Amino acid sequence: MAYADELEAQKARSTLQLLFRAARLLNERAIARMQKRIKLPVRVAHTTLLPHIDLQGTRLTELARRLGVTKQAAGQLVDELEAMGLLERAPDPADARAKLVCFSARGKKALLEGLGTLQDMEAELETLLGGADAATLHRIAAALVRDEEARAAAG
Amino acid sequence: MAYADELEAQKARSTLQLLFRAARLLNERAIARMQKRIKLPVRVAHTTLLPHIDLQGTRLTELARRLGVTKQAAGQLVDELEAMGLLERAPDPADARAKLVCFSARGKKALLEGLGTLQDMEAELETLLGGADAATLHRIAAALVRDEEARAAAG
DNA sequence: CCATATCGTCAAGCTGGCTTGACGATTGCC
DNA sequence: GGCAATCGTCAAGCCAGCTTGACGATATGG
Repeated sequence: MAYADELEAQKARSTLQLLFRAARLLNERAIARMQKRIKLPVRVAHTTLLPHIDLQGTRLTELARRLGVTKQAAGQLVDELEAMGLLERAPDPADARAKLVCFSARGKKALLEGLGTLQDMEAELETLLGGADAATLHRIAAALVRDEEARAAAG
Repeated sequence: MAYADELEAQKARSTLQLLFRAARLLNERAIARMQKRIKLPVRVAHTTLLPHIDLQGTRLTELARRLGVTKQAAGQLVDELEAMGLLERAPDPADARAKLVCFSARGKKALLEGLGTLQDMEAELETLLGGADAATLHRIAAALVRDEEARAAAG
């Protein structure tokens, strides 16, 4: 059974699989903690959307473009977050067709809380890994994101 | 606008967000490359299932337990992979009620191809990061997975 | 001033990935 | 031998997260 040995050997040593698994587990825990802290049914899709909203407000179409989905899909996410009171739609002074999606006061507060949760987890991360490894991880993750985005841009 | 500064500052420095983003981008690229290479519509759910299948075969109920889903859900994934010719159901000699889910010859080949893709990407990773960082990343990812699994086990 | 493009929304529908419920076949225990 | 428990399957349905299509309102360039 030549397959078996090779398979087992490869399973064990994949950095990528470990990385994927680690990220997934951490992400799930982060979401769970944020929900507990801000007491709102925030889902993964929402946390994907939020970082793309500029503090001065962002148009729905632009959000959709950044997320790589249709404007209807983005609109649905915004609807939900608006219903929770975290986002607001304001008329765009530069274009009466458009609206600016921006954070409500409560939304900003919740965002800070959420980021606080992330900070807590990062503090734990540093405790677990040690300062040197934590710094290295930050540097590596940034490098990977840069590389992937460069590939995406290059097509 | 006290919020704005704090928000911007925190956005930039989150290791976790970078890690999540890097993992997601890498994962998407890995899936795309595998599909291209083995020319089958393998999805994320499938790649989650496959590592849990022992080479000598695994019962459906056991697979479901390992995945943390119902046996029906696991059965559906197995159905799809069986339809692609990657898996087979064999009667379990130890229990006439049960069947052993195992890889077909083609499935083993495809699995090796898929793992080969991962290996290619890891080689690129090493080129990008350098040997020292790549090794550190592997070590860190393994530590994170261990930690998360320990937390999950502890409840 | 009109044609055309863009902004956001309404409506309907699809797909993946699950679930609950029920069932026949087979097992192992008393 | 009888009976509860377990194995896998069939059926139906739910929900998130999208999509396509159509539409009124507004903007813009010729």
